[in-house]
Amino acid sequence: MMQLFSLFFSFQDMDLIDILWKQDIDLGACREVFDYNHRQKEHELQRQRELEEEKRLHLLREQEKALLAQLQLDEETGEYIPRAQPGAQLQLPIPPLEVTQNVSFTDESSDQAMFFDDYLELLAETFPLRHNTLYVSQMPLPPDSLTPGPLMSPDLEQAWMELLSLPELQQCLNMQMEDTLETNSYPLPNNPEVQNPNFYAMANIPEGEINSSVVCPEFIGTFDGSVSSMSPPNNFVQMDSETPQLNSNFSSENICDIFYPPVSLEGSSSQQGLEGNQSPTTSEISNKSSFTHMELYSLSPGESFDSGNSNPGSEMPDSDSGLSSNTSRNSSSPTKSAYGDGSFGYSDSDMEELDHNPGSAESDYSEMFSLNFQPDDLDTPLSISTSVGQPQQQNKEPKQYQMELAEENGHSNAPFTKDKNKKRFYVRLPRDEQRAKALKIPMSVDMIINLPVDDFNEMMSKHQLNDAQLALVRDIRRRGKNKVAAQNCRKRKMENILGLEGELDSLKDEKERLLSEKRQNATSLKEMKQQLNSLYLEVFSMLRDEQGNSYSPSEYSLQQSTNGSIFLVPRIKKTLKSKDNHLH
DNA sequence: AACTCGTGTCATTGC
DNA sequence: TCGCAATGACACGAG
Repeated sequence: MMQLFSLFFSFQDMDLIDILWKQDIDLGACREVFDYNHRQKEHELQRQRELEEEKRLHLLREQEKALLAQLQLDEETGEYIPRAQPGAQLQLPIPPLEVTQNVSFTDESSDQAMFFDDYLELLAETFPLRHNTLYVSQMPLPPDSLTPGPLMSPDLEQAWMELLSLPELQQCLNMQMEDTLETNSYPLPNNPEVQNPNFYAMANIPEGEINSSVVCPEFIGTFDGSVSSMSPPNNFVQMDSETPQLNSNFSSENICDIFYPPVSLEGSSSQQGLEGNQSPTTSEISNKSSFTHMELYSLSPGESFDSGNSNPGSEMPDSDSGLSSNTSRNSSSPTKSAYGDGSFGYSDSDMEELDHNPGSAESDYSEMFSLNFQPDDLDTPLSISTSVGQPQQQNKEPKQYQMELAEENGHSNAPFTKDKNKKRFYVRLPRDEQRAKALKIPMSVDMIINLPVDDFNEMMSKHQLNDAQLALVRDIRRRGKNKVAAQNCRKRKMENILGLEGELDSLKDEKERLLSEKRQNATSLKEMKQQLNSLYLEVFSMLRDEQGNSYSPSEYSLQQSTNGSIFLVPRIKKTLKSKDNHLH
């Protein structure tokens, strides 16, 4: 892993050196290799390459369509599988090689084709060169599956720049740089800024100032040695033989040509001892005719990085590994790809800045790390936790996250997904997990959050963490618990709302029932009053005085005494009497 | 473009 | 005093 890290930073160094030299040119500094004519020629070559690339891209799209026509959608899995045509295989220009774990990108299966964008991204993440016209056309891949294009969109690049400019990240980068300087055999330029922790921040140069095709031949030669030493020559032969037309488009001075072929071939040559201790690489995956989601775990490029550093035997599947299913996303656009390995340090406070601007950086950043941090799960945290005998609880990711993962899995294999839906195929690592990995917190976020206080303190006492790590761990624990609390709170709130709504409905029903009863009672009362009135009049009509005359109901009324006897009371008297009572 | 919804996060409060 | 849960408020992305 460290070798690859070194390689990574070396490439980044080259890129940055290139940028700095261009800046020097802008400032009038003279360098033989960067004289104006040379740059002009390079620029013309660049344009010519771009035109050729456009043509080739068009051809490749046509080939992709043809390839899709040969694919059959599995309605159950959402995967595109080759149509079962006896004796008929996908018509790929590259004859299928023997399927071994170390043959790279040669299988004609549709899965490989549909995952090629992933490979592009993985490779781009491995070597995040800031080239607007960064193509990987020399990869020994079936041209059908090639989907060349810019590997880094401007906004992603901006996010990358922001990330690189973070102080703690730079600190971490500085550490990595030191490792790189110590371990790399090729000479680095005597540019003090290269070793400046803030050097990467200086890389935040507008893209327009970056001429992707201008690479100092001196360093090409310099790096060529180291690069070629990392990639067996036979791979180049293979590359040339398989994609001659592509090589014709890219001259050796293109830094992409230098970097990507070794990268792509690295996996294929892993069996030959180069980075020999790497575990499954992209090439290994590429040779599997189909992927399960668990297998997709190994698609992460960084795993091949980390595996070189971590004990292969300590690799344990964790939930994060399942996240690698996002590598199964298939987009025809390789944007959002050219991010480097995510194992960078950054402080929580630094990330807060990103937090407040998630639209510009954080989301992309998350996606950026969605791939790259996978391997780190197998790297530092696991290896350390294993060393201290901590139980592997990586598989106990937050349920929500697993649910998201499960949701994603159902669609993760659909190839050639439109960019609009691309994000659905990114299973983002939780941000705190990214942060923990970036600061190499030697414990899982799940443990940090969910362990009881005593266990948590015990765990913390077992690890020597610096201030930044301690602060991050505390923040992770606080945020994680608060996140769960917020979820519970909202759940309760929803339950309360639902309960109140149910209560409201029942109360409305009760109200309706009571109103109905009231109307019924009123009707009954009115009916009884009518009956009483008719009875009253009937009684009155039967009453006679001494002369046999009937009493008028308007002049007399019937009243019942307490003992049950009935009296006929004159109404006038009554009113007079009531008046008298009122006067007295 | 405005709006709604879901979610993460922070600040605050109370236990 | 510290840890934690609960919750309001805010910001943001997605639809």
